[in-house]
Amino acid sequence: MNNVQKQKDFWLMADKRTQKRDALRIKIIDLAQKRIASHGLSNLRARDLAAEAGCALGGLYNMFEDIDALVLEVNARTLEEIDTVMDVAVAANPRAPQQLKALAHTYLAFARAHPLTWRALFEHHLPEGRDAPDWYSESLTHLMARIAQPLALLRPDYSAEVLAKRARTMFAAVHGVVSISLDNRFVGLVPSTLDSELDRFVDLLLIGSQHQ
Amino acid sequence: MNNVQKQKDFWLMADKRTQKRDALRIKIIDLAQKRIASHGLSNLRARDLAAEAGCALGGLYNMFEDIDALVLEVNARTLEEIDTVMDVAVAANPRAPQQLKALAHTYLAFARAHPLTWRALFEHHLPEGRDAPDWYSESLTHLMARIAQPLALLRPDYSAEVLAKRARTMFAAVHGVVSISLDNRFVGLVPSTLDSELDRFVDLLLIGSQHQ
DNA sequence: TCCGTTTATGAACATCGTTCACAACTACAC
DNA sequence: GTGTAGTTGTGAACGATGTTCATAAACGGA
Repeated sequence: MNNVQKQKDFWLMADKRTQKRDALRIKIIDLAQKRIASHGLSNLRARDLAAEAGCALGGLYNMFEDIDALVLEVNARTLEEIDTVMDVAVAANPRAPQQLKALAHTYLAFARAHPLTWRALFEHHLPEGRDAPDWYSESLTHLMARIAQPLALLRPDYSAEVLAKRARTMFAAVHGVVSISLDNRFVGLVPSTLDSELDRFVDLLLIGSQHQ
Repeated sequence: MNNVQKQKDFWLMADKRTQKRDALRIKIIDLAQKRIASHGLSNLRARDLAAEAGCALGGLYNMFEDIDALVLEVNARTLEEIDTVMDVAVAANPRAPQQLKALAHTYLAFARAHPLTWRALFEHHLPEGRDAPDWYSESLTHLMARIAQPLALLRPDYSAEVLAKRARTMFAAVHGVVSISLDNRFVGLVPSTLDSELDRFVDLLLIGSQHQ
């Protein structure tokens, strides 16, 4: 076999090894995603996944450093999904204030539609001293930029740095409202009509933003 | 021993049994509190506590239904501590807007001073289907009432029900801002000057509240 | 076909929370 | 005091879990 042929095989067939490897890797992420969606992060078990994926227990650890790394993959998908629906929300609304309101409501809708998947985003913590990989942090940054964009239209006087801070604060506030409202601890503590309360809250933020 | 003497012993010495029992119970809660404060909720171990408390492993389960019940005790103490510093914050400021700002800053200060203890409040989740005891929920309600009080002065038009909702929303928003700012995930994502950002944010809420 | 390398396997290990049969202890009656 | 019934303390054992590693199987290239 000459060198040209070797090169071709490398790109086309990829290796039977890496092919199988990638297929199993994706299968496991799929299964983990489903498991988290249906039973929550705390019910994710290495043995369940291995059994469902049809591989040995140790096989998981050939694909992923540990369970945390697998969860990061699932959470990355979730962030991407949120980004997708947010993209739609922004596109459907021409004016900045409506875009921000739509973003908040979209966020609430996502959290309501996929509560366990959404909760996994914030329940999961890497062990002390271990940082999330760069591609994960960039995913978060990208989400913040989604909020910064309409906010920039509303407040063209903000510098890029201030804009980033304000976007993060706005996200944090909306996240807090959604988070506590959906938290079992607080359910029933107060009669809740979350949609209108969130709507009113974002209005309040917008009014405040413009008067400040 | 006559009946009068019996009665006296009952009230004064209480029982050698219950005395020891209560002492151990408090000792364990103390230890758990320290452990959470220094190493975080995820590093709380039944065996560590038993060893430190000088009792057998099984002894823990004579005092507490399970580890969750113990964590609830610690979290209840934390809520009380937060309530105490909030009480001070309110007392130190005569006017409602300043009271609300002080509450927010006090909350941030507490979270900063006792990050692991504070995080345990929200990291901990009871297993599915199990509700927190009433005394715990009442503790949360009491905390919300602390916020509702100055808010009521600011918005006397709110009914009790609306007031409760708005107080919870305001707490949720401030909690979200503090929470995400202190979250390792978001640290470094954006240059953060949390104090001034929080200050500005509460101003924004106040402005919005008055214009709405 | 053969061999070096990579990957898959699952038994074994360390750590957890939790249980439970048993021993020690306490309160009370006599 | 002494005995007895009831309560509490004990720690070995159990089952579940994440992770590792020696070994076997599979694969790619010559």
